Amino acid sequence: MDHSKRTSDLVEFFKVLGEPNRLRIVGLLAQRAYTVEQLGAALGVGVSTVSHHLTRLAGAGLVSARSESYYNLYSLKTSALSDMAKTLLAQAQPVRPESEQELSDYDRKVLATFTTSDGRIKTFPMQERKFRVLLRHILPSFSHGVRYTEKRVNEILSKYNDDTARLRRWLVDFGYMAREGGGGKYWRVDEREASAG
Amino acid sequence: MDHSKRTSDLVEFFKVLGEPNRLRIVGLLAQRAYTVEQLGAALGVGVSTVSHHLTRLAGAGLVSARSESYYNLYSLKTSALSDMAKTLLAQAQPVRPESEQELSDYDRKVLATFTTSDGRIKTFPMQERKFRVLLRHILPSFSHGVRYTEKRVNEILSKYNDDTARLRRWLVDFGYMAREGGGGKYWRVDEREASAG
DNA sequence: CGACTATTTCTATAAGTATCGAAATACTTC
DNA sequence: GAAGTATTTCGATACTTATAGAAATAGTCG
Repeated sequence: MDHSKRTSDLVEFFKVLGEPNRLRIVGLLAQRAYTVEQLGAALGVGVSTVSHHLTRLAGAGLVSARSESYYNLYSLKTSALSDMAKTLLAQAQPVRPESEQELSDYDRKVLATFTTSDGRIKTFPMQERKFRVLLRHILPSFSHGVRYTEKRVNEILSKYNDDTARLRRWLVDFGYMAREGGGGKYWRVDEREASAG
Repeated sequence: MDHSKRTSDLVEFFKVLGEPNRLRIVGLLAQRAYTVEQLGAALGVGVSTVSHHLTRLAGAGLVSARSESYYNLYSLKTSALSDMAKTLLAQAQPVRPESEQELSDYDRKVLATFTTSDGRIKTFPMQERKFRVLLRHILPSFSHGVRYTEKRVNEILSKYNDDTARLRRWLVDFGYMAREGGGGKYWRVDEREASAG
């Protein structure tokens, strides 16, 4: 079973459920199968409207129909709902900052040595190359084009190590962040400039 | 934490996510915080449009904002997504037929004695009163106003007991279902008529 | 306080769609 | 095959809303 979906499918799924009568239909079909006329009576709308809604629900894979004598009996495909729940839960776990995915073996090894499992920095390596790995590990917590107050910078850095003052100065010294003379504002420096520093 | 929601809140939640650019915003904010201008550049739309979308996302409890120097930094409230996932999973389990909720202590005791935990009928009681409890236990599987073929009736009854032929005749004899003379079609009888039978 | 910046609010427009009633279709029954 | 039933499709209308641009607001910096 594949829980991944194209973005357009996701949009369609939400759009289909984002209409009061369709959501009521889903609620009714969760209990038992209904005919089009029964649904119309329950909702207080015409059968053509119900038919329209059922078409959209079926298009999103939320309902299925079977024929029974005169009638078409519609029922809920509960698997569609549970699949979507799993997709939502996956989204709910924020992507681990850019790192992780594209890290070299070397970087991964350095991080394993000098950080805890939750990403905090245990000790600072002496070698500059390893040191920069740690600084780049921190960097994704800052957005490009945003001017941070010193207070806010410290708040963010405190997630990684208690010595926020030294971390802050190092980020500037190694060219990853810049500091404004007067106002005490900081911002993230463009990648190329930083690696040149 | 309360995972229940009013229906109108649910509709709003889905409606908010059922728009391509808003869903893209959620995807971006799942990775890090963004300013309004950054989002506008990423999506290729004007800032006023982004602001509008963020207002709706915030209204559904999906994003929060904090002020930083010039900027408002928006971030995703992942708890909203996981709460919704739980709500969806709850819906995915079909409600146990009308029973359960409104059963008398007597009915519950009878069902406990003569049915298995998954609702199948183990043996048939001799007393008519208890017997009717079992038949009413089956009844919610049939919709009002629908004419079922005998084949379909047997399919449904087979969920409760292998002796579908006897079950089917009993339902008719006790006045819960009616049978058409010629075509062999069955339908559920109105409650009041049935209890009079 | 005055200059400047990001964001929000306002206004108007265009696109999408929920709804109904009528006509067309599909299927059952006799 | 003809009559009857449920459902779908079609056509028209009303309502919602995504969008951009301009004006108003809120905040920062010097």
